[in-house]
Amino acid sequence: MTRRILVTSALPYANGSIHLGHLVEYIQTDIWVRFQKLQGHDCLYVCADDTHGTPIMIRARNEGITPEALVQRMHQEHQADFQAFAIAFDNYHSTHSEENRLLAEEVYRNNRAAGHIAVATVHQAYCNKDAMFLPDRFIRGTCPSCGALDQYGDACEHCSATYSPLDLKQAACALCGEKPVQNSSEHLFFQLSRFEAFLKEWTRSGTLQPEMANKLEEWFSSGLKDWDISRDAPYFGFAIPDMPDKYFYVWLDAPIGYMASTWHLCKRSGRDFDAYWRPGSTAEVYHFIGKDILYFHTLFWPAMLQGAGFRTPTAVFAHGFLTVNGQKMSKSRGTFINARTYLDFLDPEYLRYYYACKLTGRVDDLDLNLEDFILRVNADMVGKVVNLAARTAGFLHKQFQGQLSAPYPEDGGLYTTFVQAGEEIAQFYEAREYARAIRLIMALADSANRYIEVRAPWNLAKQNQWVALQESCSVAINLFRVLMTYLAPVLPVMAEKVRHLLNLPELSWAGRCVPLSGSSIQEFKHLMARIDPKQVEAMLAASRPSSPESAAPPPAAAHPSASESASPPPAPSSPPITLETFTQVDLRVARILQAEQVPGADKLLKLTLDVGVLGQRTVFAGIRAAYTPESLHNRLTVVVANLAPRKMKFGLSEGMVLAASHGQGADKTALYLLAADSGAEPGMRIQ
RNA sequence: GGCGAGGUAGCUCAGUCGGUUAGAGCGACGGAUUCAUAAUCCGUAGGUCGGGGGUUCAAGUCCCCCCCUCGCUACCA
Repeated sequence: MTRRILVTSALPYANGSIHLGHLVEYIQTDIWVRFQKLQGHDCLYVCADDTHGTPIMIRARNEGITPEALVQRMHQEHQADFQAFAIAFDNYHSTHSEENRLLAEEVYRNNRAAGHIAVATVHQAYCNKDAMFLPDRFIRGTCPSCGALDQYGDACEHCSATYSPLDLKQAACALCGEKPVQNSSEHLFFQLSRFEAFLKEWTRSGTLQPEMANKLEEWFSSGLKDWDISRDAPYFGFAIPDMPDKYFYVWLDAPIGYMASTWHLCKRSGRDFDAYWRPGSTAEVYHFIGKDILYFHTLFWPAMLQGAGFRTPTAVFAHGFLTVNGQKMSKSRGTFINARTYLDFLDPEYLRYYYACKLTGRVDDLDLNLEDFILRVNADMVGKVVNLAARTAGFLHKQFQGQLSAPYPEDGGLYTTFVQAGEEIAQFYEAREYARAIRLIMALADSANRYIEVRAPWNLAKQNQWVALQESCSVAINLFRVLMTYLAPVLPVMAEKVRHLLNLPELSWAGRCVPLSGSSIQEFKHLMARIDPKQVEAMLAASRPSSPESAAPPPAAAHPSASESASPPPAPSSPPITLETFTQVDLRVARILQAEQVPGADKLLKLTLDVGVLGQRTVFAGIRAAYTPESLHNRLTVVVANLAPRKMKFGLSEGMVLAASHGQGADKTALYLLAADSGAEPGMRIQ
């Protein structure tokens, strides 16, 4: 039976870039969706950018652009990142859209008409100069209990005290520095407590994982609080109908973005929106989320839907957080890795595979252990799986023009075993137990390698046993095809290459049941390269902040729009720096062991450097116009040893040699490499 | 401080209702092999299952206490 399924991932906030933590969720969801589609189900995957709120408004202001422009730009960036990681949304929309505005208004109006919305007066910090109410995070001051400077308005990071922004000493608006005053305003509240009975019922009806149900018990027992859903102007968001200068709080319209994206897709594809979101819908609706936003998705969201007369989700699946090398992602350790940075150095399918290896249906945190990552991907993907095809496809191509045996040969029941294992693997995918599915698949890969070992096609070739050779290789290719079908949700790009290799119109779960026979395959080409540990090191280096202070986001400038309009004129000299700053640059003496032309590059020379205690380095230097390779051999020069390695078209550059010139745009041949006086030894520090 | 998750071989993890000598993969080491991206195959070593107490004929598995790690949270979604 074909199921109609709608799946969402949480909407990424338009204020920041996608990083490896986000990707746990998108990869988890994408694998699940691809699995459902592979099964032949009618499954849609929708998402959108979450675009509203004060942080967006402020950031846009700081950049001197409109929030709309900022949101537009981030939308492009996010989409490019997702696409690169093969996250295949059926629709990627925005909460700043007409669909979302209409739906948000409908949800609000229906709830108001049903009496679920209350009005109350709240007292809040207000900045006269900026003419706006200040969220707690936008007030800085001295902690009233321990005296720590420059703390947020709600809590002290130093002594962990919590307080009201009004208690903060020397409180200042984070935007302009003015002292905030207290102002009152009317706010709208969604009366969550009216939904207690409904929510208790809903959360116990199989919609949640057990761990999450426990958490909800805690919230129920402490009592459900009403939810402030309005914000005062200025605010980037949707105006509340009939309420001048009031806007919907970003978290009200964010989940409605799931519906808006569905609607947007339906309009485009002739589907029926109501079949997904209105009462009577028989579709399955699933939200994949991180455990941090459980409150919104299991209390507010179903209550709002219920109150507005929409259907509620079938289930909410929460996952844990990502740690890197066992610790929270950290900018200074270089483990706060943006999706884009990862892509500069590594194949996205490595990450998809590794996450799949570790994902379960529970809410556990997931650790990206980079050493394990390298070993595991290389051993499993390249050593076990790809190798199956690599070691047998050649025989088929050389001896049989790529043709597989017909009929499918006797294999001692191996193929049947592989097909049958698919049922258990499917159950694991369905239950989001990817780690178990992968373990099973790898066990199959092991048995396929053993089969090849026993049949030893290389011996069959030597002994001119052509029939047996073709048969054993045909079996291996068929087993490989089944494995790749099982891995297709995780490795869509490689699966596509394999589909091409095998001359298949498609890979499908059901299609694995019948082995290929008599058809021919294409010539084997590399399907996946091994990870070089240097790529990972380079990625970490590139993720480290270049200066210590850039780790913390700087407070906004007072009048950004005025000061950041044009780039400054070229300065005659750089501003002064401290000795400390200078010594951050690790300059070393290096001996040029080898210098060579780089095929395809017209400005570069590839240098192999001896940097003494730091070992050998490969550096690509743009000095070809001024030097011949021979003239450089054995010379001493100066290298920046701790420059983040750079992946180039021609290979990885692990540093930079220093040369004098008139600067950019000057005569390229007037370029002079720095040298160290004779007697200097490679590896010596320059200071 | 509160809540949650967790501490099992060097690494990543399995261990069902407590039941014979605690498992897998990777890594290490030894051997075989050479078709394959030094991949593969066979084998070996390696664990007082965080610590202590208790229940039991029997505990990694149940109970209590403690230690440690991670995450969240700190009256707020």
